[in-house]
Amino acid sequence: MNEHVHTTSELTKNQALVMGALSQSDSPLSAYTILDHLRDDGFRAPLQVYRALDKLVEFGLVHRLESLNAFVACRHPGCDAHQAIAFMICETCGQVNEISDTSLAERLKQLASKAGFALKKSTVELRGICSNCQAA
Amino acid sequence: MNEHVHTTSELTKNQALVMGALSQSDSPLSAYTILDHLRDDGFRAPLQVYRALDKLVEFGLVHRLESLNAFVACRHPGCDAHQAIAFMICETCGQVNEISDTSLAERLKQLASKAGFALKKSTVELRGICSNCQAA
DNA sequence: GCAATCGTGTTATGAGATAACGTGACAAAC
DNA sequence: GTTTGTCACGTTATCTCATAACACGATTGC
Repeated sequence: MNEHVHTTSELTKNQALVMGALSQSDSPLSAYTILDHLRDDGFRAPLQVYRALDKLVEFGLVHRLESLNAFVACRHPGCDAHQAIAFMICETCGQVNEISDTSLAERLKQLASKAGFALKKSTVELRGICSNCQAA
Repeated sequence: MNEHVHTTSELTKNQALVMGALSQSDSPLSAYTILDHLRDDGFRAPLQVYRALDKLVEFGLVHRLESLNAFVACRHPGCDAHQAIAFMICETCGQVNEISDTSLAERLKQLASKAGFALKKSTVELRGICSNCQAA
């Protein structure tokens, strides 16, 4: 499997179905919600969803939101920079915004190295109200 | 209830018990693990733990780790600055380090305000291997 | 007294995630 | 061309995490 060339055509059937469900939604979905969406497509058990999700996350096509126990499709269509650093999650409308901020990433690396900590993965999730929902 | 003066003496019995269990542990505990620790003290149901945890988190005495679904006692004995910004979680030994970094906090605020996002709460959790475990 | 509030206890249930087992497809090795 | 390994898939059962719904008792303020 190549590094970065994960187009839809390379996905297995189940992975493509899960990816499709996530892509169509404009807010995060839980594994069980995805399962419900895919019952007509033959999905029967949570594990079918979780296995597909595991791969999609591994490919960088999907992100897991820890604070929601839910998943979103990566919003970088060009698919070049999958490394989303942070997420802004609106508690009103549920929409999620991906942020790729270099200085934030740098600061996290600094903090880790200062502590002699071998950083593997960072989770940054900001909760609040998006500008749209504040206006409304 | 005052702002910042949450000493052990102000806690209810259940809150104090849960706080004690967390304080004694040097790594995060799940609600159900806490429950098991407190069975001898009369705890019977998860809800007793969760209710105490809710309050302790509200008081700032306990932090919830989203990526672990677990809880840790705040490591600031003086209890003055409860606002832990970030956590470094060792995947080998399970220990958790609290970080209060001003520049990180500032950057998060900047990012939010730049997007017109009303920030309520930020979750920053770094996963990796702590210096101790790397040495071993 | 009486209402309001709050912590508490109990049972049942909902939601998230994985273990353990077996099957079939496919490609590399021999 | 059969054997071996790998990988996606399907199914059942089970485990962990979290909350809904209801009832009781103590405390406070009026």
